Amino acid sequence: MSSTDRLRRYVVDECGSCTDADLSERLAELEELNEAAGGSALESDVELLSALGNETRYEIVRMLHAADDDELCVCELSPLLDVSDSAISHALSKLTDAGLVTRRKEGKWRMYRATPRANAVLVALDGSRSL
Amino acid sequence: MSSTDRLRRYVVDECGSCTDADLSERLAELEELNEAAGGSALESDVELLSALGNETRYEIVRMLHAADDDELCVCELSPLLDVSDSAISHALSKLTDAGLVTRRKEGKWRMYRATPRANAVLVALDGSRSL
DNA sequence: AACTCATTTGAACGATCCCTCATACAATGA
DNA sequence: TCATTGTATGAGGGATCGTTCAAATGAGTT
Repeated sequence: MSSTDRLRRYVVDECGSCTDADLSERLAELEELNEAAGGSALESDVELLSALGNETRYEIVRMLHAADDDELCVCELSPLLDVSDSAISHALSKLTDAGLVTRRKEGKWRMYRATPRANAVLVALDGSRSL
Repeated sequence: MSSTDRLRRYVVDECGSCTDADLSERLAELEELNEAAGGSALESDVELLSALGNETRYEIVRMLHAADDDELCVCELSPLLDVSDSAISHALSKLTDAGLVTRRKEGKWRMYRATPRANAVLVALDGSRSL
């Protein structure tokens, strides 16, 4: 059976009497929805979201965000996170790839800062919590 | 060695001459950042983000969002996603748990709709892409 | 009640994740 | 240059994920 058989039955259910034209129309509408979805930067958005969707990484970005445009170095993050420095470094690396933090060398210290995008997403999350 | 030894050296590096009081102060500031981080709904935010941080689930929410306050049933999502119905159902279940979609029974069909929070997050993501 | 259909649920399993440990690298200082 | 310090990188392993398949559920139909 075609993958649209069930959809046809649904369209019929919905509008009472329906033709193949109605089915095609609905399918076309759905394709549009799907393009609206994929049209954005699907891959990089998913990368960003999954980077944030981990407790260690989320806490790091939250701290950098709370530092309000100040940088922090690994040595400042470390005392408050109960994972190894290595884990923090891995986390920061993934966050950098996802465009959520930036990195700067300062002597032997590495300074990290939340990107504008990271800040925007966190602000939106906070604002949406009450919806 | 104490976990704050490195932080002490950093604080000294930063301000030239530093006392233990300066170290304690910095530690206290960092604790505050950390509380600002954990203070929000850390766990549920991470759940939301990791739910969205998967291509199948992200596409589903995008489609529901693009449907603009209209509901879609599984039979409408299915033709455009190349995973099994079972996978779609698992995905919808996780999205429901995360507070990103709501579910309604309509005869033998199940209708899904993006929550206000889901819509807000997607809008924010779109808006932040150019930052 | 038996049948069909839409969807859900649970088991199973390969793929991926996230951590730790060991090691490497880069910068500073002796 | 050798040692030390801060961080990064890679391997390894246990846990979790995401999918499919098989079977169950619940609603409508006959």
